[in-house]
Amino acid sequence: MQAAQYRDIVDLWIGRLTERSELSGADRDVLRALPFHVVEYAAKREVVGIGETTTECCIVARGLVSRVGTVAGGGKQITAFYIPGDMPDLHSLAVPKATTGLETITPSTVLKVSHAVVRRVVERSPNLGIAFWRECSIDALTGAEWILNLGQRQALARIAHLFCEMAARIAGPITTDSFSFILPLTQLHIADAAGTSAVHVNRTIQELRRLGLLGFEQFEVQINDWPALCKVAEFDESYLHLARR
Amino acid sequence: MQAAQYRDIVDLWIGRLTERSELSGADRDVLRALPFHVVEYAAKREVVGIGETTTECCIVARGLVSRVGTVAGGGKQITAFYIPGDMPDLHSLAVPKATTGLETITPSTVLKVSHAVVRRVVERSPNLGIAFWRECSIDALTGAEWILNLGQRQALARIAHLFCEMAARIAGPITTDSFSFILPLTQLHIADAAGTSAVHVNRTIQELRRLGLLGFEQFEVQINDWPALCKVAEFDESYLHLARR
DNA sequence: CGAATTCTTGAGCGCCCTCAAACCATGTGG
DNA sequence: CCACATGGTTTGAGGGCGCTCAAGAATTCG
Repeated sequence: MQAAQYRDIVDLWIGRLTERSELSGADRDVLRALPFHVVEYAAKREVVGIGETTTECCIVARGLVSRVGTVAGGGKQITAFYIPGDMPDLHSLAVPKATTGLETITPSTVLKVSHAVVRRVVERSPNLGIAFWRECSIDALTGAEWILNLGQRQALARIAHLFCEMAARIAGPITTDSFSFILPLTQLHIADAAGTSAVHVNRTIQELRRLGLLGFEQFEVQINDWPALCKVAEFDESYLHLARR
Repeated sequence: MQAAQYRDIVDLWIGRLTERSELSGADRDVLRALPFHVVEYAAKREVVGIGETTTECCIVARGLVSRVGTVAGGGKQITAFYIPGDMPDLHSLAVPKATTGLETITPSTVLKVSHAVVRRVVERSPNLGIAFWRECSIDALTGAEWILNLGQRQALARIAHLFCEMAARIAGPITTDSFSFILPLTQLHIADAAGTSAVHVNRTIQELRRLGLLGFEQFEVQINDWPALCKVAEFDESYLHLARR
């Protein structure tokens, strides 16, 4: 299935790949012709459960998706966020058995492409193979930065860093000191990502506001002083490999 | 260069790949014929620095190597350990600009294979391409488990989890409740990996000993009660995808 | 409009940090 | 072979960051 209404999201996805990888016209045509099917999810739904063996890769078309792990006692850890154009489980092609879960945060639309199809694409175009591998690797490098964030920074810098990452990914190349963007996370989501309690997230965000760095209300992040925020967070976007030329 | 003295380590490496990926005889021959050069490092040496652009992939032949990140103020975070047979920066093929560093812990030998060569291999054998991609993905999934470990578990379980991971990777399939293995880490290394202070690592290891779970002296880990240790650590090795058949 | 989340604030406490010093093992050079 | 330096381990003491528990306010959703 290849509904015309999803052409835009496929183009968004291809555009995202193109930012990081040199794709030929033929490569792009192959991607545009890729068969997929569409699944709509409500908020807080499981897209891939831990332990599942998958046969398809996901492309986020709309909404916000998180990678999650759980711990005895009900603790939950978010290990990554995925926005439209991202492929959250591209690695499942090589490792079909999921050891991390995938959950929607907001109502989301996901395009699913079968592993068999992607595998065939990779066999025919090594260049696309490397492009996919690159996306996977950047996901892993982002994970390494999260480890650093959790292991070395305390709450203020840690949560600031989270906001910085999402700002850089969602709001694109940042050229002004103040700007705003929509981030549909609750403070509980931020707590699950930062490895802190929701209560402390609340107090920390108040502290960030008091410092004149940012505000966060109604799912809107208002960055007031980007350079100062980056300094507090020790944020350096190079690990995201956004590579806008 | 392809010194005969390194045939064993190349075979170890190929064996490791074979545990997780189905390789044909031809695939194995290609890998065995791969040109590489050898670099010897003393302990605590930088193998790849943050910000460097690399042209080669590493294979650990001997020793123990860590992936590291640093933070303003001198803090260091270890985000992964690599043992002989591992490829710590396979991802550098797709993302040559390093955003994480690579450092030896003990004196180590590293085989280096040029990106160009690996790329040619991948272009000729999509199956090997997927095998490499798989190794990369498992590295990323291990990273996700580390995020969970740092975000959700407190020191006792966190450090126990670290020991469990290294036990499963170094000591192979575990069939008895008690066993021992060599792990050439100082308590400071463990602190840098666990995101805690070295002082607290010391007290935590004492607590693990008091609980009868393990001992750690002269770089030898003595596991006394593997099932109980796994329970405390909430360790489930499936994320390592060791897949011994 | 009622129910369910989410946000906010307060209070008390505990895990883990920092600082500091002693102890121990290893290796090096005189 | 000892003196010394170096790096790692251990212990103590005090303090702070962030936790848990709890309850009320605000907001969203069915």
